[in-house]
This record gives sequence, C-alpha cells and structure tokens, in this order.
Amino acid sequence: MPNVRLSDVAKLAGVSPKTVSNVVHGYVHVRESTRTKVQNAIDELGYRPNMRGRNLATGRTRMIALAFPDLRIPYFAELAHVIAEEASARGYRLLLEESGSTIEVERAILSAEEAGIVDGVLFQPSYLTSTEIAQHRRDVPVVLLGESIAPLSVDHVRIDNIAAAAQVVGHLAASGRRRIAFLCAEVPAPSETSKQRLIGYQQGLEACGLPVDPSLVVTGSVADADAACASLAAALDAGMAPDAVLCRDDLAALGALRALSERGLRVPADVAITGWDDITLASSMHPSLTSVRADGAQLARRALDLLLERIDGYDGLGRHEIVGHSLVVRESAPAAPAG
Amino acid sequence: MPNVRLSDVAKLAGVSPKTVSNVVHGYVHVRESTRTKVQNAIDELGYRPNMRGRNLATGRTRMIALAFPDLRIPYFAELAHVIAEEASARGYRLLLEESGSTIEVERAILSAEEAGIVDGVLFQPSYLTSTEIAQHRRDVPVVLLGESIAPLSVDHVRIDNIAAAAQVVGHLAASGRRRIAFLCAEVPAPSETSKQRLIGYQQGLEACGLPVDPSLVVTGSVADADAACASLAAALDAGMAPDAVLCRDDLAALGALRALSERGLRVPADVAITGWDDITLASSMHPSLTSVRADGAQLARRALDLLLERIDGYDGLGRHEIVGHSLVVRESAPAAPAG
DNA sequence: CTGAAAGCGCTTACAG
DNA sequence: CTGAAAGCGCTTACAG
Repeated sequence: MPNVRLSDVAKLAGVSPKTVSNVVHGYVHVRESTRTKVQNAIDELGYRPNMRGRNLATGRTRMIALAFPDLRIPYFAELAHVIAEEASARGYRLLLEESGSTIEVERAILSAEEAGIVDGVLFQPSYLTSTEIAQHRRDVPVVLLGESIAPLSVDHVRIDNIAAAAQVVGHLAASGRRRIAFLCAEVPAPSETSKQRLIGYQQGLEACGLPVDPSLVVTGSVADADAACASLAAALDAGMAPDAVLCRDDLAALGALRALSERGLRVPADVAITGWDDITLASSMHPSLTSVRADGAQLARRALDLLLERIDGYDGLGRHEIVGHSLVVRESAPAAPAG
Repeated sequence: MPNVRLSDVAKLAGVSPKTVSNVVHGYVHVRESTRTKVQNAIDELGYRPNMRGRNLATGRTRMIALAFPDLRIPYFAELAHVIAEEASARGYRLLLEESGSTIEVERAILSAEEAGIVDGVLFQPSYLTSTEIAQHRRDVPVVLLGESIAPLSVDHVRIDNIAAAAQVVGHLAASGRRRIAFLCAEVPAPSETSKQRLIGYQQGLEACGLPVDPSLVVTGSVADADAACASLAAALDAGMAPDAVLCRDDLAALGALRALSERGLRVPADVAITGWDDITLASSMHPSLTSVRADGAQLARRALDLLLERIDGYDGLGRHEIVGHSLVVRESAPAAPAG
C-alpha cells in the first residue's frame, strides 16, 4: 500500500488540500461538519503528515543541533538531556553533533556543507576562537554555550566561572583549609575554562587572605579521571601537601580521590576535594562530592529562548547571558571543619 | 541576500539543473570542462545544497533515531556515542529520543504521528511487549536493541546475558568466592534484563557446584546507585553476608561499593563486586570495577547493518543477532583469591 | 555526456 | 469558512 498523501484525504473527504491542512493543524475556523468529514477520511486512510513535504514548504525542520565535544563525558550527556527536554517542550527535536574536541570538526559544524537540516544550533566549542566564530556563515542561527570567549555578534549563555571558583575557595577556607590546590591546568596552555576557574581560584584565595602559591597549581591533562589522578599523584609524590583540592571538574575529582586514597590520605579528614558540574555520579560516589552545579534548567531555557528568537528573525547584537549556579556541599568537602 | 538555489547555479553556469546535480554528487560521467564551469558557479554564488529539497525528492533524510530510556544513564550515553560514530561513517546522522522508560513514550516512538523524519529507528524498549512491538506501523524500519523479547518479525541485536552472567559467577567462584549475591531484582517483577542475568547467575552457581540461595538475591529498585546502595544496605543489615556481589549494572555496583564500605567491609578483600556495562567510570573508580563489557563497536555495526538493509528494502523475517562480550577484570574482583 | 519536464508532499497568499 | 494554483528546492526517469 502506497503512502497516503494529504491530497488523498482531500479527495476522499471531498474538500481541498487547504482544508485538510487546516484540520491537521487544528486551525479553529473550520466548520464542525467539515472537520468531522476530514477527520474521518484521515482515520480511514491512516493518513500521517509527511514531514519532508512540510519541511520544504515551510522552510523549517523544527530540529536544532546540539554540538559539543563528546557524549561520553557525563556533563555533556546530562546537558543534552536537559536541553532535549526543554526543546521537546517547544516542539523541537535534538540532533547530536560530537566535535571530538577537534578544531576541524568544530569548523565543519559552523560551516556545514549542507543547509536546511536544522533550524539552529547550540554550540559549545573547545578550540574555535572568537574571531573564527564571528566569521561563520550567518544563515543558520547559533547560540554559544560554555566558557569560550564569544564574539559580540553571537549569543552566549554560561555561568560565572570566576565567581563560582572564588566561592569554592571561600567554602574551603571557611571550613579551615589553608593549602588549597588546583587540579589541574592543561599544558602547555590552560583551556579557557581552566583559565577562568584559575582566576576565580586566585581571587578566592586573595579574598580569604590566603597566600597564592603557584606550586599548588597542578598541571596536566584533563582528558579523563585517570589523567587527573596521575597528575595529582605526581605532584603529591613530589612533595605537594595540600589540605584541599579544587578540581576543575567532577571527573578530575574522581581521579583525585583515587590518588589521595592510594597514598593513605583520607577525604575529607586529611584533604577536602571539590568537583565541578555536579554530574549524577557526584552524589553517588563515596565520599559524595561537593561540586559546583550550573542551573541546567535555566541554562537550557535561556539558550533555547535566544536561539528561537534568532530563528524567528531577530538579527541584533549578541546577547551574553549568565545563568545561576550553586555549590552543592556534600561529604568530600563539608561545611564544618573536618576532624 | 536570498538563498542560492541549484537552479541559480545552473543559470550562471549555462547548464541544466540535472548537470549541476551531477556535479554536486560527484557523478563521474561529467565532462571536465563542464564540471569546472559548474564548480566555478557554485563557488561564486556560495551555493550549498538544501537538504529539505533533497529529502523530499529522494524520500530519505539520512537520519536515524536512537530511542532509549535516558541519556543521563552512562551506558546509554556511551551507546549513543558509538552508534553516532558508526552512523556518521555511513553518512547518517542521529536523532535522540528519550523514552524516560515510560510505556506511553515507547508507544509514541513506534507509532509516530508524523512520517518522514527519519529513515529508520534503533530502539531499546524497557516495557513494550513483544506483541505490541510486532504490531507497530511498518512504514519505518526498526531494529531492537537490548534484552527485551523481540517479535519474530523484527530485527534484534543483543549480547548473551545468560552466558555473561554465568561467566561472572564462574570468575568469582574461581577466585574463591562462595556466597555470591545478586544485586538486584526489581520488585514486584524483575525486568527482562534482570531476569536473564538471574538465569545466568543461577546457571553459573550450578555449574560451579555452589548452592542457589534465594536469600542472596537482593530485591529493590535499580533506578540509580543510591537505590541499589539502599537495597544492599538493608540486606546486609538484615544479616546477609556475601563474599561477592554480582551487580546488574555498574551504577548498582557503585551503590554496592558505598553500602559495603559504610559497613567496614573492604572491596575486594572481604567482598568482591562486579558491575555490568563497563562504563567509562568503571575503570576510574577506586577500586576499579570488574565489569561485563558488550562489544559496542560490533553492536553498533550490526545494528546499523540490519537497519540499513531494512531501509534498502529488505522485508524478510527478523534477524536476531548476538554480539560479543567480555569480562573486564579489575580491582573490585580480581582473578587471584583475595587475601 | 546533457537537457526538459514532471514530481516528491506539503503550505500559503490570494480570492471568493 | 473554503478552493485553485503556485511554489518550496531538489531528483529522476526519459530522451537524445
């Protein structure tokens, strides 16, 4: 049986395609008897609208792409979930694009060979510079996510990393910690994300009257927990003796936990640790992880707000928005001074 | 500047739309001088093919949907990654559909109101019965993933859960464990996944000559690590004293780890634990987790093979395939008897 | 190797 | 409240 088209329904119901379209879209100004007639024809034929035709006629697909480094990183998977949920509430579906954190793929994302697949893209770059982003083809609306520097012309939603990092240091200092390490700054140069968190780290130390000791900044790869573990292990074995470690993300904190316990250091008794992102795992670990949590729902809401405005034709300057965050205090760095 | 269409290119190059289409698709039988002429026009106008037109004309979108419970569950995020990679290698993009493990959404996935969004769907149901799946609209090809029972008419790719569970028991028994618990069977009825792993668990015990003790089967929710932790904690507090715990998935193992260490039980010295899925986290935990690993690349490859064959018109009986798995041995349940 | 023409299945001003 | 007609931007037999 060939696919049923709108015109088949129209023929059977004895009306024009336009009227069927009106019924399908729930248009109110349709005579009740007409609506029933059409609906019966739809049911009888088992008609379902074909989106390919709709997409071509409307010039829209009601799909947006979410482009970020890697779905296997829990933060991004959880981000995708909350954005998918919000998008779905607005009648949009999500297409995933993993960049693998390679600049080539990031470029490809912004200058797609093909047009018309999605109505807009939410993009969290790792390497693309502000300049390059500013020069991308403007025919598909883009909203940037994350810590990279955004050009003035492009919308951007993020949390205040500097304030959050300072807040973490404040929390650790308030609980009696004095030698707070940072894990870790990428070599040869820290990522934009690490840079901002380092600035906040330093601001926090200064605000608390603690010395800023470069030897407490661990350098190394942040690729995964194992890399962070190795970096911290090397620093500890070289004599670094922190009483707290501010980790740049939860995976690094997981690695830190292992490096510390392998050396007989108890968390939080000997060393407190904090993570960042508050992935689901953070609350299930043992000890559970104190972590910085972005307001994911707000992030998703604002990002989609901005993107849909662009899709609807807004073409002004980039809006740069900051959404809320909080420090979720758990066992790994409790509020009270640890014994 | 309005969007450039294929016909604009044709006009500028002084050829027909057909010839431009040939060049765009790299069709070989195009005279070199014609190709150059067309390519120049494409470059000059900045033409990019519009997929909405293409999709309507071809009746394809080169997108497939991946439908499963929840992106926040690491196993599914990692599955999505490997499938996206394999799909991309074949020129397909991935659309995500989270069912939230609700039967209503699962139904909606199989009987989409709209047609023509994707060319096929890879679907891992939680609740839909074989009967219901068999009755779904056949206009979009479907391949099932996971442990649910598949109807004869539908393709299905999975690993051999029974054999894998028996293998885990064998491994634990070989390392000297005698009281091997199972964490956990859902109440009031275990999921199909748990059922199969329980069968393998029992087979493994019998094969090793160990008694099958129902009191070692912990019941409870498997929603997340915390639920598993609570279930095991309750069982331990009620007097259960296992020397190993076979966890139905890695998150349950994470919960088990906490329940055990909160009670002063060391892993693996006092109690060995094994997980299932071998999510990235498994190797970073402390202790690292012995876990069952499905051959994800093979799974993705076969699932896509079957789906693309359906998309290409294959309409025969369902193929039910089993892909490989392995037991990745790590610290939580090492091979040698633990002291 | 290339062209003219029809068609994919919708939507949307424009009329009435 | 409803219809006739054109158009969205491609592809694809069919000719030549």
